[in-house]
Amino acid sequence: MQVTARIDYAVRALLELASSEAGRVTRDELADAQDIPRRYLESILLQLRREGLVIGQRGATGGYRLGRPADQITMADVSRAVDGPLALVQGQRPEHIQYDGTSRHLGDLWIGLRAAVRSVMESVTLADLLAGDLPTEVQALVNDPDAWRSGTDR
Amino acid sequence: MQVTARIDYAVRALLELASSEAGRVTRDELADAQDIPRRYLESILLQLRREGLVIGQRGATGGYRLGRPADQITMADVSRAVDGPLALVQGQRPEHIQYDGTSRHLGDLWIGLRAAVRSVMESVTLADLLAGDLPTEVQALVNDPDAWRSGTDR
DNA sequence: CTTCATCCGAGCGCCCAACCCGGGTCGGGC
DNA sequence: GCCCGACCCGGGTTGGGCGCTCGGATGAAG
Repeated sequence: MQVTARIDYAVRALLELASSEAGRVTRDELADAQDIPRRYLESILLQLRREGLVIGQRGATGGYRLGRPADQITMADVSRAVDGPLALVQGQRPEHIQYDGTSRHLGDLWIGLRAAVRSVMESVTLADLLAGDLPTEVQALVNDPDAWRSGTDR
Repeated sequence: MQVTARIDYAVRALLELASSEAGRVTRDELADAQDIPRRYLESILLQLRREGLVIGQRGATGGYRLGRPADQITMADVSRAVDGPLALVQGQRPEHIQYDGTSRHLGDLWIGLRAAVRSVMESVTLADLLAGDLPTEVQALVNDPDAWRSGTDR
């Protein structure tokens, strides 16, 4: 249950791109603005390009720009582009795992968990994050003071 | 965004324990019933014991039993016991990360995501899973046919 | 005092995350 | 047409964590 550095970096780079809607932005400008290792960021941008989330332009006046409007890029898109499918169990899709005996209903738990993750990741867009204006159902989660406590562990 | 084998194994072993409420169950019996590598399962049981989720008894008639009733052990308890805090970002708790500039509101996303994960993991208990009777809000997620599709990727 | 099962630290292989390099390739400007 | 700038891309390196194993110590029961 970890959010990788890769996703975090990808979202931040895309936010930077979305905010300078006009022209192209180079890899180094993105890296400097968000404090991301340059070469590593490049490998992320490459993946984003293959999924159509950004468009790269070579040459002297080159750089990157968004592949489509910021309000049509969800967090789920970004996550799947750089990290593969959401909420896998042992590297497999939860609906394909066979449980039996006493763990007969365990699959339902993982399906439900994935649905919960999706409900957040598929509803939030780059434009929402830029405006600081998340969908109401996500904002409700964030506003709950309980969401900010550090867990009941340790 | 991966559910590790370790959590999956831990839950399955605990379910097995919960179902044979009466006596103690040995590591090998658990391993055989759920098809989990024996020595590996042992290291998991050790962690569960340190968190009080199971009680180990040594000796000839030894084995494991639950540390408290099955309806008082949540999936969040299990996950935190074997995998540490839920939904970390880059190994840090989301509320401790400082974002600024265009990614000013990114922290809210991770907080919301963690809240969504918690809402499932803290509401489902071992007893629920055994009975196949999940909390209504989780069951609602599972019943949605959309929850079963394999993602819109690739 | 032997047997059985849990306890416990250590260690191994592998893959992936996080990076770095060296070059190829394309586009624009002069 | 040449060169510079920036993306494109395969590979390499390092470190850490996951999945899993081993050998032995400790304790309970017959």
